[in-house]
Amino acid sequence: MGTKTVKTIEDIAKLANVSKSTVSRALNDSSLINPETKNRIKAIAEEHNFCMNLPARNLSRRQSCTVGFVTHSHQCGFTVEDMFGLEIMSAIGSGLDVLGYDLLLIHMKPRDNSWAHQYFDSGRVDGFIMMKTGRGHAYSKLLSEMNAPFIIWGVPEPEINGCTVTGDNLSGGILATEHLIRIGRKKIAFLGGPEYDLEAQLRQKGYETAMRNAGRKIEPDLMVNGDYYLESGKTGMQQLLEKTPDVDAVFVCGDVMAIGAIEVIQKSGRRVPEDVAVVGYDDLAIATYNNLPITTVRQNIQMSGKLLAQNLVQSIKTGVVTHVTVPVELVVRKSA
Amino acid sequence: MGTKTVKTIEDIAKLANVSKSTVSRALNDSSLINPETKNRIKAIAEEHNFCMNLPARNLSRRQSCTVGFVTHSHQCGFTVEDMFGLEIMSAIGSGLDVLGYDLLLIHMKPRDNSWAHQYFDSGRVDGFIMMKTGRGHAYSKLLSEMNAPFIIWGVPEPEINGCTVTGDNLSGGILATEHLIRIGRKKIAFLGGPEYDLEAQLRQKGYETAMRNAGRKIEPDLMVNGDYYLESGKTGMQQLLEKTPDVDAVFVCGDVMAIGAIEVIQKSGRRVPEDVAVVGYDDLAIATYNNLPITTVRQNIQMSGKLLAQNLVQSIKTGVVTHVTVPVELVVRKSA
DNA sequence: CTTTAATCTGCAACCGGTTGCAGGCCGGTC
DNA sequence: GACCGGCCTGCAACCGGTTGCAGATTAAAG
Repeated sequence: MGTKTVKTIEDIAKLANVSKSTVSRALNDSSLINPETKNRIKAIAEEHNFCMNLPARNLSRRQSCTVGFVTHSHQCGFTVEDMFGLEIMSAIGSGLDVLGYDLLLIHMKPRDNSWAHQYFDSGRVDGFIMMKTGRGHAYSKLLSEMNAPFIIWGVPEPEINGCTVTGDNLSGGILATEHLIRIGRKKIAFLGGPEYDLEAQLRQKGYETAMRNAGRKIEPDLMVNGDYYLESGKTGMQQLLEKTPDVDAVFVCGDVMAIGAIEVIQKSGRRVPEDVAVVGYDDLAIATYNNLPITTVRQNIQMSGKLLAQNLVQSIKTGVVTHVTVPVELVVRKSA
Repeated sequence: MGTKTVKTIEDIAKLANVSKSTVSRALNDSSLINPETKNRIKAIAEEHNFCMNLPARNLSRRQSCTVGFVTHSHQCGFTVEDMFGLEIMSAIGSGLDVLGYDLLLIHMKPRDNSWAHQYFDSGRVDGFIMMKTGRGHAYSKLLSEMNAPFIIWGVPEPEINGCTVTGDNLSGGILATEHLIRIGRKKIAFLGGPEYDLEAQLRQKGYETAMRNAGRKIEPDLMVNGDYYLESGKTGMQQLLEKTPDVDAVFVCGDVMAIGAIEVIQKSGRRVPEDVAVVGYDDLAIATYNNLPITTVRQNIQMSGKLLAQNLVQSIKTGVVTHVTVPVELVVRKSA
């Protein structure tokens, strides 16, 4: 539509008095074409600011140059777990951009496994990116059965045979805990994630490592599990305060829970960070914009997105399966 | 790849002993095909859980069944303006899903206008969705020049000739202000957006309307402008407190600014909401998770996303240009 | 029993690119 | 002058669908 008259390589071919194939080769920088001819053709294309029809090209090449970002659409709208996903999605987008790939959003419904076929077998996408989820195993199995390249943000697990990229949870745990030790806290608690969660396990291991390195004892009473949601941050903190009233610091495995924890601490009449210091994890937007900006462990989202993009594309092209760990850093704000 | 042997309609055609075209028609529910044949073919397709190659279909039909969500990638990563965009994107995704359209992320670089051609002329997408931006005009002009259907989240402006969907900013302003009046506040201030911003203007008009309806005077000293960023929330509130120390309520045009405002209020020794009640706007995640959950005006993101999807697709198919206003609601939390 | 129409199916062209292969043109060599 | 090889270019098939049109079949009408 519009006023454009030069829409296909055939149009260009006519203008240049060559064949369609020559134009195709010229625009693809094939070495078969005489440099002069090539430049002439390119100039014509440029002049009419020609844009090749990518779907057609992709059909020919039997690829889509598109990857699907799988979102587990919660019926109830958003959870903050998604917030991290959303932030990383943007980073993936720019990462793919430079590789010539596009990012397609895939909305999968709760108990619907058809999305994989829908998008892969139909040639819509060449591979998938997903956030680690409880269902990770199932999906990963599904995808590898159909030979679909995919990459997961999360800790690699033996059952999952696709690429992974994950933050350095162990170092993150250490950084957070060491910070609390450094600022002179004596009773440092740990508010973790679900038991089965590998990331949380590593963060916990980091906590324990830092404690041991500092010659501290690891007391079970100083450790509780949460589930990353606000409520569990509150109840978890409640328990910690009851078991150990003189706790003076807590490393919380997620920013949202940290917010819950801070609320409970303040309600109990204690001040943050004076009485109890709090370190979160993830550096979500809410950590910055919180009333009391939260000291937290930042996952390098830009780099992670880029790596997710690069490694997935690599895997699509070569079949190589990679696992990467991305460094994290501590961001000191007001809460500790 | 994989074990699948039935990949194309031609394969199905062989199995069913019919021609390729018959299969195509059958799977598309063409009325030309004998119901019996149709069912037989569908059964075969089902049995081999066949997935049609969509790029090929789309090439044939000269459409992509994909729309691009244009994100203005800030060099510096994320702004909270994006947060709203991200939340709505997900809603758009599900809205498009039921219409059989896909959502593609488009990352446009700061001063690069080629994205429009890149994606539209190349047949990658059939239309665009964008958040209102300062550059709205330029982009909108670009898009209409190339006859590309698009829809914008934002207040319709004469220069922009594409579809729009926007929250009911006027009612939002009224709701927020009436709430503050209802809870008995005497000196209600308004912390607005940038002057040129139409949404902010309407919210302000809502504020003024509610004030007048309640028989209140509109005092310039009670009104300042912000720019939606945290810092401007702080400085704006600072000014208000200086000009009118006995201000006891403020309607802030954005949640992020509201957080800044709350901080300044508390720092000044006043309590929220006892001394100064605060109502925000947008109901971002940070409003819920804020240490002091914010009373705010919620844009119906789910509905908005759906409408953006529906109206854009309608516009792609028929060329109709629509403008929609989506109702908003007041969410009362702790800050007012 | 023919004519006509309605119903169904297949052929082949087409969407806009890519690519294997054949062939034209050129200069160099024997 | 004939032969050979390298460098370009074009033909035509192909990717996997859609669709206009023609033709076959059958039923209904005359």
